[in-house]
Amino acid sequence: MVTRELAALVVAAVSRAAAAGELPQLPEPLPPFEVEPPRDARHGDYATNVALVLAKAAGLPPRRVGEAVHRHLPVPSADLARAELAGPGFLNLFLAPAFVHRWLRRAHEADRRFGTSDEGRGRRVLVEYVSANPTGPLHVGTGRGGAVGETIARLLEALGYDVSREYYVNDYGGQVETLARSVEARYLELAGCAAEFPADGYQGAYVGDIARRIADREGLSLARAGEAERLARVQEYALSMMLEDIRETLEAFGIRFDTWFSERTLHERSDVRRCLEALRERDLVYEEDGAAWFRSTRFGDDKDRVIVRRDGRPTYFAADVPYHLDKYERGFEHLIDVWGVDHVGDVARVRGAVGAFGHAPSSLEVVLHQHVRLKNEGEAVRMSKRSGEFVTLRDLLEAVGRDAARFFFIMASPSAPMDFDFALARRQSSENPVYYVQYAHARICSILREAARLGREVPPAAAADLGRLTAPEEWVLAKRVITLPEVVYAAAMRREPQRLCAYAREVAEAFHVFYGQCRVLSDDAALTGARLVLVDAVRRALRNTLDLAGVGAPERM
RNA sequence: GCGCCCGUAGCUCAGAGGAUAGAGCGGCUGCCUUCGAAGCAGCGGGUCGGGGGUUCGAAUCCCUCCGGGCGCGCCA
Repeated sequence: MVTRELAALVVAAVSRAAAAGELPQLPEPLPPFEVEPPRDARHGDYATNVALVLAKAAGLPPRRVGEAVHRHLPVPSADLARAELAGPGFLNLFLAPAFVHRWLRRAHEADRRFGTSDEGRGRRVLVEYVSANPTGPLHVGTGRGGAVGETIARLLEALGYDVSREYYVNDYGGQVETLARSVEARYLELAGCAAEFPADGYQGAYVGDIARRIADREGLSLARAGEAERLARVQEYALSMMLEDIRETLEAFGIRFDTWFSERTLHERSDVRRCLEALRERDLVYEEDGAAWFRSTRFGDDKDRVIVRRDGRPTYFAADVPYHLDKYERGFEHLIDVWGVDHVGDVARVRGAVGAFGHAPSSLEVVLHQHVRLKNEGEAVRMSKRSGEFVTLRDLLEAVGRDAARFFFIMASPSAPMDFDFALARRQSSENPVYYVQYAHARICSILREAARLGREVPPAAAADLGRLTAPEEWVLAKRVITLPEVVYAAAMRREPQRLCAYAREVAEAFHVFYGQCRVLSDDAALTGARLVLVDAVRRALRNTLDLAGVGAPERM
C-alpha cells in the first residue's frame, strides 16, 4: 500500500541521517509513527509525524529531528516531488507523478484483486454472525449484524485469510419448545379442536402460516396423535420451515453461510456433558441450591451463573462453551463472533471459559453492534418477536432493496446506535447515499461504452502517457483511487466496515468533480488514452469496494 | 446501584492524538445543443453534551457530571 512504501522511504532517510551523525543511534525497529493523508491538501499528499515521535528517543527538539530526516529524504525523485518540514515538526510529503502513475497501473494489473493483500495468508478464521433464534422471521435488527459480519468476512478474505462463515442454530431449549407449542395450538385450531394458546407463545401471523403448511402437507391427523409425538413432529416442521425462511432471506441479502451449526448436536454428542466435567475438574463449576454454577466471577462477572438448572437441564451457556471449543477443534486459530449488544454480558464468561482450556483470550474476538432503532415517520416502532410486532428484514429488502440496505447498515460504526426510519427509507430510496456511488460507476461504464462505440478502447495502462494527467481534478482523483489497499487493510484489521463506505463516497465525489471539469473522449488521442486509463482504474476501485460491501456495481441504472 | 456502548449541523451519521471539524437528507440560488443532471457549483447551518486534566497539540486519551441505549434470568 502507498503508506507502507512511504514509511519505508522515511525509515531509510532516518537511517541515513543517523549514519551521517545527524541523529543519535535510535532503537531498532523505530517506534511506530504515522504516514497518513492530512486533512488540508496544502499539507501534502501524506504527512508523517516521525520527527515528533522520534524527538524523545533522539533527545532533540522535533524540528531538529525533522530537519535531519528531511535532508535525507529522496527529493525530488520518482517517488517524491518534494517534502516540507512544517508546524511542530510534521514532514509533509508530495507524491511524484511517476509514483501515482505506477499505482494506477497496478490497479489495472491487479483488477479484481486491486485492494487485496496477503497479510492473512494461511490463517484460518471463523466468523459467526446472525445466529438468530429460529423462532420467527429475521427482523431488521438482525440485518445489521448480518451486514457487519458478512462485510468483515469479505474484508478478511481480501487480506488473504481463509474465512469460514457460520450460523449457530439455537434448535434446543425452551424457546423452540415455545415455538412448537405455539404452532401446535394454531394447528389444533385448524383441526377444530379446543386448544389453549400458550401464555408465553409467539403471537405472529407466521405461526399460523406454519400450522397451515403443516396441515397442507400432513393433513390434520396429528391432532389425534399423542401429544408428545405431535409436539415433536410440529417442532421439527416449524424449525425446518423457519430455517428455510431465514436462509432464503439471507440469500436475498447477499449472505450465504458455509455451515449451519446445530446447538442440539452438542447435546446429542454429549459435548455439553463432557465439557461440564472438564469445567468441574478445573474447579470452575460447583453445586449450590440444587443447581450447578459456573465461577464467572473469576472472569470479572459480578456474580456466578447457573450452568445446569435444578431440574437438570443445561442452560444456554453450557452449550456455548463446548461450541466455541469445537470451533478451535475444527482448526480455526482465530474466532470472531458478531453479536448484538444485548449479549455484552456473555463476552467475559465465554472468553474466560475457553481460556480455561488453554486458548488465548485474544483468539476469541467479539464484535458487538448496537441495535437498530426502528422508526416510522419519526415514531418509534416497538419490536418484539413474541408479540409479533416487528418489521422483518424481508420487508426492508422489498422496500429499499438489497444494495441500499447493505450500504446503510455498514455506513455507521457498529458500536454506534442507529436510527432507521422505515417510511423515510421507503420514500427516499432513490436518494440513498449508495446511489451516489453506484451512479459514478455507471457513468464510467457509460463512458467506456461510448469509447468502444467510437473504436477507442482503453489503451494498456503501460502504453498510456499518464503524464498528460495534469488537471487538479485528475490529480485528486488518481490519488484517492490508489489508497484502496490501505483502506481495505484498515477496515479489515480494525473491523470497521464503515471505512469502505467513506472511501467509496470520496472516490465517487472526486470522480463527479472530475467529470464536470474534464472531458474524457476528445480529439487529443494521447489525453483521451490517459483519461481512459484513469477512469478505468476508478471503475475497478469502486467495483471492488462495492463488492466488499455486498452492494452491486451496476453498469447502467 | 454496577458494567459496556453512545452523545458531532434541523434529521441520519462519518471523522488512525495533528494543522481552518465533514457528508447525505432537508432549505435556498445557479448550471443540461457536447462522454448519463441519480450530477456539479454556491449560500445557510456547529459552545463536537457540560466541566476538569494529560499533551507541543484533544471531537479523539484520562477523570467527573448530565442525557440516552443495552446488560446485570435457573430466557436464548
